[in-house]
Amino acid sequence: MIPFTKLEATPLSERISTLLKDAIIEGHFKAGEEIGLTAIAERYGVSRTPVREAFQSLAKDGFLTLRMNKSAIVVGIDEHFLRNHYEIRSVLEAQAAYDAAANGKDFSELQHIQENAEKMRLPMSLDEFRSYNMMFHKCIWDLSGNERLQQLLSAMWVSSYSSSALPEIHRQTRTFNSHRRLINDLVTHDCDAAFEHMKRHILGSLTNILKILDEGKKEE
Amino acid sequence: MIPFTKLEATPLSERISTLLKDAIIEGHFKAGEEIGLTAIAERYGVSRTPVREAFQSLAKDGFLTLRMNKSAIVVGIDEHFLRNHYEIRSVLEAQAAYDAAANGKDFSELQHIQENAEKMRLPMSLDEFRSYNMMFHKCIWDLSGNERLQQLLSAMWVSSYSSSALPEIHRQTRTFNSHRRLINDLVTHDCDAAFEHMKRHILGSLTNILKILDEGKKEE
DNA sequence: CAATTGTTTTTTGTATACAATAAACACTAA
DNA sequence: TTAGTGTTTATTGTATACAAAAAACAATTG
Repeated sequence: MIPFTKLEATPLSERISTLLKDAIIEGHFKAGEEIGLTAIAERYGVSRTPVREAFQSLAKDGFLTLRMNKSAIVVGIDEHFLRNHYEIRSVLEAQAAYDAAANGKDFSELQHIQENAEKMRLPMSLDEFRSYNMMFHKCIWDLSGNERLQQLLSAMWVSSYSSSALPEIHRQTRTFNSHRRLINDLVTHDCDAAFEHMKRHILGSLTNILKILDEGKKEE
Repeated sequence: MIPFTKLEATPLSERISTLLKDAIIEGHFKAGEEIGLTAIAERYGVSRTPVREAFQSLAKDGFLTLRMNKSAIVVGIDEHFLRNHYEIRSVLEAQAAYDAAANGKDFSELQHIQENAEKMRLPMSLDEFRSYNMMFHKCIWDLSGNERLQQLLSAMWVSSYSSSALPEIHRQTRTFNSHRRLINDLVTHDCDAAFEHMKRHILGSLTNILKILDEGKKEE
């Protein structure tokens, strides 16, 4: 008998949390908008308890601000927010790369991921690219050996950003180049180079996102 | 009429959270020990709801690991944990210092904090030193202009570590020197120096803590 | 009218109730 | 014995109930 993993094994609070997080990032809430516990609970047809937990989780991740005995406030995903977010992420990812270069021993999985991706015909679909990119970074987090760092970066990963940010071929090849260079830093145990290159890599994706954000604003 | 702030205005979940966090750090739980929702709720004489929220908060901060439908597991505050924790903190504090040097304009409050502390007769009491140290770092977080960074560092601040780590005079003066040098980096807008010095400063306190941890083990 | 006070309504914080999952135990069959 | 199975017990996930705080509104007074 195969011990199959039940599909329903995700707590409601988590599901609500991801739903709301995506909604906030997609801009379905206005910046500074007040959202009440009861309203969300009714919208999704669940009780207030899991919604409360989702709210607290989102607040810890910086997407909501909670007020005692009052409704929560949606944090606006504007340029200021994105700069702050990516500044933190860049330095944490950089540290992960540094550690991976310092402590890592077996980079075969990382190379495997990279080679598999490069074998594909460009441009990859958005989902394919997202999956590859996610695996690449996650692998480096693992190699860092710092579980807490992995946890933090995991929470900071926002799939929607990258999905909208990488439609074109030359962006994908640019990412490939960046990743190849990083792999080289790791296998040669060049910690400082890995740190710097990773930092640049992440901040580069920020500029992409800001560019897209700007273009979106001009269209309106 | 003065709008006085009520003393009782702290949610139960937060109070439980800080209590448990301190207990974990003080080592009142064994590493890997399982603690149940119900048990904690009964111990503190509250219902399970706020305890649940506290558990999730602690899990997000890396002090507990939650398991679906099972009791939580206490993360051991051992050398590995402390290294991971301080590595992350060092790079985040360093980034805050970098930003403060880059964006900061008015450093008078920071200098004020420092001067006030240096006027005191050494050694300061543990509480005094903790308070001064906290204010110093918090001020730099503010100057960074990155609210999210401030939030993260705030959650990573563990008062108990520093309280046990700084009993002697020469440690306090060493901290003073380190802080003075940082202030100098900030007012001269030397971002890279601020980054490096802050990183060293935090990692230095880690070595202190590890030393004390080691001494404690030998005594047993 | 403006400002204030008292009352009603809504929304949150916490406690309890109920359902579902997992652990513990007793029992049976090979 | 031991592996497996059904049952009981304990513990968690979620829903609901209740108390307290805030918001909204009405009435009163200057």
